[in-house]
Order: sequence, then structure tokens, then C-alpha cells
Amino acid sequence: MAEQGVVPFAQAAQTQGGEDAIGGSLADTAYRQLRRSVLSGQRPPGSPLSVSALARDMGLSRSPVREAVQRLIHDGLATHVPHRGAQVVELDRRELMEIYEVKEPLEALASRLATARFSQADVERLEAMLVEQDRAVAGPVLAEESTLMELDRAFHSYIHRAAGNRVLCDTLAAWSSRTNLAFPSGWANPEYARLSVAEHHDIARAITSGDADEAERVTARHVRLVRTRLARWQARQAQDRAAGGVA
Amino acid sequence: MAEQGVVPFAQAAQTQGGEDAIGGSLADTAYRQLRRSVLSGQRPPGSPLSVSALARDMGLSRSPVREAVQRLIHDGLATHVPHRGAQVVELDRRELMEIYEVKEPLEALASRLATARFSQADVERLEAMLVEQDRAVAGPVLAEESTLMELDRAFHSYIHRAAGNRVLCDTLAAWSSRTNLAFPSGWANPEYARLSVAEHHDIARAITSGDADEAERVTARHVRLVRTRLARWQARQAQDRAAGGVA
DNA sequence: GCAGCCGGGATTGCATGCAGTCACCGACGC
DNA sequence: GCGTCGGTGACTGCATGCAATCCCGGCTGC
Repeated sequence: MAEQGVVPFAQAAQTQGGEDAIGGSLADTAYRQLRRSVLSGQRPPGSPLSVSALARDMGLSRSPVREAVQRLIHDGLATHVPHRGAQVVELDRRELMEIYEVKEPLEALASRLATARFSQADVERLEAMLVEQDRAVAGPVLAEESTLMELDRAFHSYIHRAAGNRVLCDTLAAWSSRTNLAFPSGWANPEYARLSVAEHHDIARAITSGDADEAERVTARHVRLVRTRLARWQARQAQDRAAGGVA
Repeated sequence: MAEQGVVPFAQAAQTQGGEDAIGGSLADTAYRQLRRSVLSGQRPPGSPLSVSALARDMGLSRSPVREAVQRLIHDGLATHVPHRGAQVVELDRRELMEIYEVKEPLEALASRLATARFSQADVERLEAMLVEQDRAVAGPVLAEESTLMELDRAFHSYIHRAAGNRVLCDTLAAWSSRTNLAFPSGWANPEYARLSVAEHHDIARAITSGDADEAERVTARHVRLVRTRLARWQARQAQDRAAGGVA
């Protein structure tokens, strides 16, 4: 049970945006650029996405930009307000919880499938990622939030790909980008970050040891815990906002 | 555990196409019309979806049709061949199996969530659906395939909505339309149809009795069995085709 | 008879024009 | 001061023009 080390999907340009490199069409380029700016927080939730304005800024016509915006809408990263144009989506708590609810069994499935297909090279790669994660949360001060998010994304994404199910992989990638959108500074909390990394160790241990049932269990647990922490963080945010609003 | 009988989502015009009725934009109308003709089998897999030709046929310009086709592509119901235009997707066995693999835990989750939220009205509605299904497979000759498919869709869709998780509901709806696309005459097999209906009874029994664990279990089992039957049916089809090809 | 080449046709992708619709803001009247 | 009305601006959605690209068929030459 181990063909190669790397699992070579087509890398789903749609869901994973392989850099702003030369994209086939202008619409692709615009899509990736917009997507990147949205996911990076450069355009925070609620930002307007006016086709005309974007076309002006990006120096091309409205057609490809319009297409790019509509793809974002379809991805759930933007919404279309009837006569106000599009804007970056503002996920409410309910929707966020819904995504985590469905992510739980699917992430668990991914880990189970990946366990059966993991090669020695995969094991080494995953362990290298864990070393990076340990380093990122080791010192008294954590690495950059964006770095932490990227490490997290890479870890889970690797398992998704290793599962060898493209539908599963694409679906989880789409959901993860949406949840990351709503979890801007959650990674700034050292406690949360370290807990996540610890849970990643549990997942990796189960997968590399070949225990599919255990991998499924600890992965589901991880998703559940992240959801709990996210809810707690959101509640705290709301509380702080309320307190700050008075002052 | 029971607010209303009906679970009122926005009905996800995107994924459920509420008839070809007056859609906001021409693009919406074109999308629904195309989607309908694809899912009904009127445009079988492999059919070309030329924007120009469709625009001519539908009596409108290329812009909205182009948008509609791209939505179909994003839905996974069509593919875009670089310089040949789009065409109705031809799902290969691998992809079909992948979809069933991910549907299993999600359908199971839907049943579990629905169990906790089912009201008395929901119970009655579900039982009415089962009566319809029984009637459809009762006689020596089954009802129309399209009728059977619609009954099946309605049954599962009702549970999805009852789960009260919109992301879950939309995702399953999208996947189901893709699998239905590849299961054209699977419902013509009386044995398969009766087995499915029997399993629906199991699911309904578990849900209405409030046993979430059991609902989850039998639902997963149902998806697994459908997948097995589909694989068997496909193998048989391939065999028949091979035999027919010789003659 | 077969291989290779070239042109016709069609298609996509992008740019742009045009009209309809609506939100926003200021002015006006009460 | 407040509510209401009208103008302005912008935006979307649709139609259409234009160039580039590529497939496919027929034709030519060997």
C-alpha cells in the first residue's frame, strides 16, 4: 500500500489557486487574485466587490472580472446583494457551525482513507510538517498568524490529498477556505495554536501507525475541538466588542 | 424537538431549481432550463454545450448563456474541453464511487441530525412518501423511472432539509444530481428499486422512533448498498455493451 | 492508396455599448 | 426639526463586435 510519496492530483486550480502565476485566461487570473486578496484578509468580510471598480483597478474589462466575481460567489466567498453589487461574505456563527458540523465526518473519512494509502515518503513528509509546526508554536512568542494558518492548511490538505478521493479533497478545500475566512486572528491565541498542533500529532501518529479507526476518531475529535474553540473565541470577540462599544 | 412540520430553507434556487418559472435574470432562466434538460437525460452525457448554438436556440444573446454554462461546469454537470466548447459531463466509475464514498458519512449525519429535529408533521409526511414509494414498486410492473427517481430524490431531500444544516443540504443536493445523472436506467431494475424502498423504510423507522444512532447506521448502510448495486449495474452494462459491440 | 498540408468554419474569450434599476443624498415643504 | 420627494450617480445585466485559436475536412503530392 504505497505507490509514490506525493499524491498527484491536478492540484485543482479552482480550489487551491496555485499562485498568481500565468493563468490560462484573464478571468482565471482575476479570480485567483481576488480569491487571494479575500482569503488573505486584504479585503475583509463586507468589502464591496464592484465589477466596474475592480476592472478599473486591475486594468482589464468587466467581462473577465464579472466572471471571477461570480466564481467567488459560487464558492461561497462572496454574496450578491441585489442592487448593491457583490461583497465579501460575512459568515454568521450559524453558518460557521454548520460547516464544522459537516467537516467533522468528512475530515474523519479523509484520515481513514489516507491511513490505508500512506507511503513511507508520506510519513516522512508529514513528520517534517509537524516539526515545522512545533517550531512555530515553540517559543514564548508564536510565528505570524498567516504562517500558522498556512501550516495548518498544508497539514490538513496533505491528508486530504493522500485520501485519494478528489471529490472529498475539493469539498474540504472549499469549506476550509470559508472557515479560514472567518477565523482571522484565532491563531493569535497561543493556547489554541498549541492545542491544535498537539492534536495534529495525535492524528499523524494514528495515520502513520496504520490505525485507521483511531485516525478517524482523533480527527473527528480535532474538528470538534476546533469548533468549540472557535465558538468560544467568537463569543469572547463579541463580548469585547460590546465592552469596547461602550467606551 | 419540533417547531414546525416543514423545514423552510430558501429552497436553494441554485441547487434545487424551483421549476422554470420566472427567474430573476435571463442567466438564471437559461441555467435552470439547461440544468433541467441535462438532469432529465434530454441532453445525455457527452452532448455538446455550445454557447453560440444554445443562444440561438434559446433566442437570447451569448452572455447569459455563457454564464449558465459556466455554472453547470462549476456544479460538475458539464466539463470544458479547451477548444471544443463545453459538454455534458461523462462521469467515470472512479468519480462516481468517490461521490458515494463521501456521501455515505454525510447522509448518515443528515439522518442523525434529522432524527433530533423531526416533528410529528414530518413523521406523517415521511410516511406518506413511503406509501407512495410502496405503490410505485408494488405491482408486477414498476412506475416510470423518472417517477422512481423523483420519489427517491424527494425522500432523501426531505431528510436533508430536516437536518437543519444548509451547507449539508446543498452539498448533498449537488452530489445527488451528479449521481442521478450517471444512473439513468438503474431504477428500471425492479429488484434494485424494491431493495431501495425497503431500506428507506428502515431509515424512516429509525428516524421516527428517535433512534439517532440507528438512523445513522442504516443510512450509511443504504448508501453503501446503493453504491454496490450501482457498481454491479455498471459492470453489467459494460458487459452488455461489449457483447453487443461484437454483434 | 496514403501521408501531409492548408483553408474554412466555428468557438471561445475579451472589450465595449446601452438601457433599466436602484441606492444614496441633498433640497424642499410642512 | 423632521419627513418626503426628486435628481444624480453608479451598478448590473444583456447584447454585440472583434481577434485569436483550434478542429476538421478536403485537397495535393508522392
